[in-house]
Amino acid sequence: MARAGITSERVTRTAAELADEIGFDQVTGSAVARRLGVKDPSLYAHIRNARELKVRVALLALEEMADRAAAALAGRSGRDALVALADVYRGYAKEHPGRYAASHFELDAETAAGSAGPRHSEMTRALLRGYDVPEPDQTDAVRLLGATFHGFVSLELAGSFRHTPRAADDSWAWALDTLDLALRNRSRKPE
Amino acid sequence: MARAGITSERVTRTAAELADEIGFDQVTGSAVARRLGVKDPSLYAHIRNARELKVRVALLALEEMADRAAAALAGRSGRDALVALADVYRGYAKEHPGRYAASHFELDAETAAGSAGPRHSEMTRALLRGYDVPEPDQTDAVRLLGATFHGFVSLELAGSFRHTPRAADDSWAWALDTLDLALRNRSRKPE
DNA sequence: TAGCTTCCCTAATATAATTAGACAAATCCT
DNA sequence: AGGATTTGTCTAATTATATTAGGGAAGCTA
Repeated sequence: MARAGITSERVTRTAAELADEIGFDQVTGSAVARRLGVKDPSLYAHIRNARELKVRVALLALEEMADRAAAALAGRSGRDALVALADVYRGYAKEHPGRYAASHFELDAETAAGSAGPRHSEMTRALLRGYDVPEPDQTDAVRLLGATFHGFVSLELAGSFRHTPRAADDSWAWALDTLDLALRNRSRKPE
Repeated sequence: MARAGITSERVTRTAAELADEIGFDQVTGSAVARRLGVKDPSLYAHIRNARELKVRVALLALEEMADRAAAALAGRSGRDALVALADVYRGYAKEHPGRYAASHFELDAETAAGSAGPRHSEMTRALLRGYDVPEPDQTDAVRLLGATFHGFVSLELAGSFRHTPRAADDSWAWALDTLDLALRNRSRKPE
C-alpha cells in the first residue's frame, strides 16, 4: 500500500479543522480518517485512542490561545491589556469554535499541568499587575476574569444572547468596563 | 411481554441520575435502557431519539434551577439576593453536575423559548431591580452575572482551580463581593 | 540487498443508535 | 364479558464508531 504520510500532527490538525466545522463533540476518529483518506484502524498508529485525539486538539487550542494572548499583552497594561486579553479570548472562540470548546475538554492533572493552560493563566496574572491587586485577592481576580471571559463567550456561542435584541458586542464592552472599574476599586493604590 | 411501566418521565429521570453519576456526555440510550431493565429499542416508544433524551434532561435541569432560584430570591434583595441566586447556581452544579452540564446543552430556538431558561433570566433581571441599573445596561448586567456565575462554576467543576491553593469558596465570595460593588457603582441612585 | 521498523490494510469484535415487524397487555367500546 | 384497537416491549437487522489482531508492503539502515 502506498503510504499516506499521516503523522500525529496531521491527525490533530485535521481533527481541529473538523471541530471548527462540525463541532468538537461531533469529531470522531472515523471522520478524521475519512478526511485523511485512510481507513479507521490506520489512525491507531498515530494516536492511542479516540480520547487522545480530543486531548490533542485541546492542547493545540490551549497553545494557540496562549500564543495569541502573549502577543496581545505585549506592550499593553491596565485597561488596554484587559480589553486585549479579553478580545483574544472572544476572538479565538468565534474564529475557532470547535477548538475553543476543545480547550475546555477535561484533562487529567498531569496533562493539564504540562499544557499551555498555566502559561495562559500566568498572563492573566501579569495583566493584574497593572491593577496592583495584592494576594490572595489576586488569585480571586484571576479566577473572576477567567470565569467572566469564559462564561460570556460560552453563553454567547451557545446562543443564549440571541433572545434579547441588545448586541453582544455592547454587552461585552460594558462587562469589560465594569471589570476594569471593579479591579481599580480593589487596587492597593487607587488613582 | 410483561410491561415494564416505562414512561418518558421515568426515562428522563433515569437519564438525569445517570448524568450526575457518569457525566452528561456519557449518557447513552443503551445505558438508560439497561438501568431500566428493558432493551434499547423499547425506549423509542417514549423518546424520539437519543438527542431528545438529552434535551429532556436539559429541560428538567432548567426547571429545577429556576425553581430553586425563585425560592432563593423570595424575600431577598440587593446583595443578599445576589448571593442567594449565585449560590443556587453553584450549589445546583455541585449537587447535580450532570444536570448542570445538561442545562447548557444547545437547544433550538423554539425549545429554548419554551424552557425554564427565560424564567431563570427573568429572575436575574428581578434581582437587578435592587440595584436600579437602567436599560440597556440592565441587559448587559444580566449577561455579566450569568456569564460570571456560569463561568466560575464551570471552571471550578472542570478542575481549573485545583492548581492553586486558594479555596474556591473564598474566590467565590470575593467575586460576588466584587460584582455587588460593581453593580452599585453602575446604579442610577448611588447610596 | 537483507533485515528491521513503520505504516497502512483487511478482518473481526463490541457498543450505540435506530427501524421494522411480531405479539402480548392494557384499554376502550358495545 | 368479548372483540377491536392502541400501546409497550421484544427480536432481528442495519449502520456507524472504536478498537484489536495480524498481514504485508514501503522505506530506512547496515
